[in-house]
Amino acid sequence: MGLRADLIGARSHVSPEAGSLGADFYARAVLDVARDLLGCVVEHGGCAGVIVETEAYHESEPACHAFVGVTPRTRTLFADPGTAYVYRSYGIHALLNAVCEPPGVGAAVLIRALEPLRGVERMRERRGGVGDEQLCSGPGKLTQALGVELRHNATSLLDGPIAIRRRALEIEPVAPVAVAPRVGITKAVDLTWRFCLAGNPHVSRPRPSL
DNA sequence: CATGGGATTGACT
DNA sequence: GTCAATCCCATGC
Repeated sequence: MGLRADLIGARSHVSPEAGSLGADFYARAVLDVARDLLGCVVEHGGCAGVIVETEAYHESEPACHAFVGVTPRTRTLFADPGTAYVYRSYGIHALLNAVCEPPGVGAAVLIRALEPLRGVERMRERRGGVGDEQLCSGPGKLTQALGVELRHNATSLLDGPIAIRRRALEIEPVAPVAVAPRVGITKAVDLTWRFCLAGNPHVSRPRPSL
């Protein structure tokens, strides 16, 4: 069976996800969580996609919002593991992160791209008729496609409106993981804390070389 | 209270 | 390749 190329729509009736990820999953080192979130499914309001790109951020490095400590903006980053950190970027886009590491440690995984899985028609409506490979190929695009907004900041990914689930074992992705520097930052640019499913067409630009 | 800078995107040269 | 849009908030006076 074609498990790789024809995910869109074809598996809508297969119930492809196992249970929601627990707090213990997110409480680990943020780099491990970023890597392990690849292949998991993000769902909101009937729309869902497979995570194909992530980045890790940690309070110990200056590209992370939590580097400055606890402020009204960064408070969520220090909350319980498995909390959604949603913030506005460049005045326009809402970016979705999963808070990681033990409570009190400011760290999160930025969800940067999805392979659309369910609710694709609704995503197309929200995204204004772009091609299916552009529906969720960026952190601002995927929140627009899923209808994730700033009001979801600080909600739980364990039992809240946004869910992240593991997929069933038989359809776990087998693609190798590409590791690269993070996108769009000006500090700590040398850290290779970006993770992508290599060769997946829904990864954002710039595509990491294999 | 004023200012400046983004974990981006899409339109345009 | 360049660039503007547009909002939240950190910082400094």
